[in-house]
Parts: sequence; C-alpha cells; structure tokens
Amino acid sequence: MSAISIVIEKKYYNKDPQSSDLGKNIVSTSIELMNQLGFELFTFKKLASAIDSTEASIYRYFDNKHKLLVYITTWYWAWVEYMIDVSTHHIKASDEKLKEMIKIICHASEHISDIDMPGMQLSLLRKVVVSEADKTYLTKQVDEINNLGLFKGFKGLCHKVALVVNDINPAYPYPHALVSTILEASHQQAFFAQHLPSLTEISMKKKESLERQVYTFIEEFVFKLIR
Amino acid sequence: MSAISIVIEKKYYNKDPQSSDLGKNIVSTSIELMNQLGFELFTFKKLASAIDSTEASIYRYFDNKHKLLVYITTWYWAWVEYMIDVSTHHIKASDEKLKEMIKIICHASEHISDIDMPGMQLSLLRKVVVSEADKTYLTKQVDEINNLGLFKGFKGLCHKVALVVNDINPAYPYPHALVSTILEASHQQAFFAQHLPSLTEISMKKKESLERQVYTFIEEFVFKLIR
DNA sequence: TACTCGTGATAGTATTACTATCATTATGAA
DNA sequence: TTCATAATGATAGTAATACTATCACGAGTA
Repeated sequence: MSAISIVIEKKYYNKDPQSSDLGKNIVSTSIELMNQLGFELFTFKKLASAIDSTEASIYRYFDNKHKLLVYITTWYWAWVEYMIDVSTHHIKASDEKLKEMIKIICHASEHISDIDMPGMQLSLLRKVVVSEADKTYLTKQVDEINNLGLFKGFKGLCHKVALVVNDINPAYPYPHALVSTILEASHQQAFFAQHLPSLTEISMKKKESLERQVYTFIEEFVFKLIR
Repeated sequence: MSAISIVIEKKYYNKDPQSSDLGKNIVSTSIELMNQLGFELFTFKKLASAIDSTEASIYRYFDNKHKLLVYITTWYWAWVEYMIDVSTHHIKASDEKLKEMIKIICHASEHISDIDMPGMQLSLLRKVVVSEADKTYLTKQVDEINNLGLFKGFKGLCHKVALVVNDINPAYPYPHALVSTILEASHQQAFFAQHLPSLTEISMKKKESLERQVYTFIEEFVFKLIR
C-alpha cells in the first residue's frame, strides 16, 4: 500500500487542479458526474452545483469540458504507465514484460488494487475512460489539440509498449499500429460486452471477470501475431 | 456500372428521406456539412440554411442530429454489406471470401469505384463514418437506441464476417470479438495515420494508398490469428 | 496596513435543440 | 374544376448551454 501522485503538465489546465481543494473536487466530482450523465449531458453548471461552487470558478481551472476530459484521460494514461513501470521494471524477459503490460492495460492485473490513489476513484475513472476517452480525439479540433501536445500521454504509452513488441520480434512491421489497436480494443470489448453483447464473445455471464476475458483475448492476439 | 438503392427500415426516421427531394438533400448535405464542421458543430439550423429550407422541415424527417448520424452510418454499413454480397457470392473458398470482405471493409477493393450510388458521395460518406461513427454508440443512450434495434446494421455485418471466420477455423473462440475489433481498427488506423501518425506505421507518406496499407495490416492480423 | 489571490455572486450574450402554430403550395382523387 | 390532404415554409418562442465580464468578499502575505 503506497500513496503516489501523478503530476500533469501545465499545458493541460489554466490552474493546477491538484493545487487546491476546489481543484481536486472539480476533478473527482467531474468523474462521478460524467459517469452518471455521460460527457454530452455533463455541464460545468451541473458540476458547479454538485460541488457547491460556481461556473466561473471552474472555468478558472479548465477552458471547457473537453479540456477537462483530456486532463482526466491524460491522468489515466499516466497512471497506467506508472503501474506498468512499477510492475514490470524487475521483469527481464520481454514476453513476460509484455504480458504484464497487457494485463495492466486490460485492468486485469492483481497489482492494480494494491495502490491507493488519494482523491481518485480508479474504478469510476476507468469507466469514464472506457466510455468517453475516444472523444478526446474524435473532434474537428484534433490537430489543434495535438499541436499543443495534449495527446502525449497516450502516444507515450503506445510507444513504450511498442518498444517491447519490437524487442520480441524486430521483424514485425506494425508495432505501433498493433499497440494502438489493442489499447482501443481493450476498452471497446469491455463496452460491447456491457452494451452490445452480440459484437463479442466476451460476456458478463461468464464466470471469469470481463477484464480477465479481455486480457485472454488480447494476449493471444498479440503473441500469435508477433511470434 | 450499376445503380442500386439501399433500403433503410422505417424505425430509423420519421419520414423516409429517400421518398422526396428534400429528404435526399437533407441526407447528402448533412454528409457534406458533418465533414466540414464535425458532428459537434453540425446543427439542423446550419443544415437548413445550406439547403434553403427550415429547421422544422428537417425535424419532420429526423428527431435529432444523433438519429440522423445513426441513419447515415446504417446506410454505410448496409452499403458495405451489399458490396460484400456482390463481390463474394461467387467465391467458394472461405479464406478468399474473407480476404475480399476485409478488402471492402478497408475500402481497398477494386470493385468499390465501380458502383454508382445516386445521391450518395461515397468518399465523403466514408470520411464521416471514419470520424463520427463511434459516436452512434458512445453515448449514455446506447441501451435505449440498441433496444430500438438501431444497431442492427453493424451487428449484422459483424455476424456475417464472423460466420466466415468460423468456417475457416471453428475452433477459434472469438470470431465476433475479432471482427468487431477489425471493423473499428480499419477506421481508427486510417484516422490515426491522418491525425496522430505516431500511433501507427500506416502513413500517408508511403507510396501505397492508406486503404491498401490498412488492408495489409488487418489481413495479416486476421489470418495469423485464426490459422 | 495594504495588497493580491482565490473564490463566490450575479448578470448577460449568442447559440443550440427543440416545439408549436399557421400559412402556402403541390398533388391527385372526385 | 374543385376540394381535400399532405408537404413544406415562415415565424415565434423556450429552456438550456457555453461561455464572458464585473464586482465583492475574506484569508493570508509582505
């Protein structure tokens, strides 16, 4: 049981939400509200009333709700990368390393529940990311946001995993494409299992947890491809 | 060169847009506008002024812009399924059949340009689907919409391809999960190549077309997995 | 003491996502 | 031809959204 903190760069916000109680409240309550309402129906006004503050105060931290979503997902990817670092740094064999990485990406690692993250409800956060993260880039402003460097978190994680893929099989020509595909698929398959079950064999009705099933699917997938 | 028409069920609209000039105009102009503005900035008011009509008239065809997007993507999947039918019905070998299906899904088939689709600009439509289709289900109303049967088109296509996967290797345990993954990946990889190129080896700078590169990536992918 | 910093309170604006009503025009059946 | 009906246009209105702006207040700091 350890308490760490994930540091997010200045470019993601106007005022650091980790620097004040109000800021922390904005982030944690926005995760709850996005979970309840979905990103579209989530508004700063509703958030303000939920934390007994005002719209104006929230705008001092984030320009708009889209930037807040980018912040939240960046935090999530930074956390995934941190988890990967602590649980793989001691593993020498590349394929074991990759397996553990995939486990963490699929939320199927035993280590995940070990970490206490003050002010962040990880299970809620994961739900929000599964349902909403794609909206960070599925927007007409994608190039603008990308130019500001705001997708660094996702790209960095993708690259880190791709390096290990490359280690295992330097001849495989699509390491990044493969990793970005499984990063997306790990969310989509969980989402489909819950909402559009005919799109996947992964099912809530099976004994194994969703996360474990997704892991099995993706792990097989990756290793059949690169070996 | 043939002219066919794709028929969409009543549940997708209030008034059949294929039944009038105004309706056709609504659909084809909405595709142009969504392409220019993106789904978020696209509004019925802008659409009305673009076709010299009124908001009220558009609402007579579609309840809201989300339903219009569902209609458009459903039309797209129905078209993909039609293309698959005509270009694979004569193929007996399952693996050849699957290859052709993947080609069409990736928009890399030679047959695609053969078909003349009156009132539908297929290349624009494809762009809209790549950027916006996920938003049909990434919404809090996903279960509601699913209960109305509005995801039948996507599910049907997924199942059709999954059956062929199952034919090739009945022991492979995840045919639907695999197919839904490649359906998504075929869009995502094209999107990444254009907007977030560090996430994929598929690149606009290579000689081969994006579509062809995506096809190569995904075809290898599928056959290594199921054989 | 004065100053500024973070926050709250309040107000205002353009736009969105509808809903409602009524007028006009085109179509086609009697 | 006439009458009825359906399709569209014109206009208005509403609640909510996504902001922007201004001022006031209290706490801590120099």
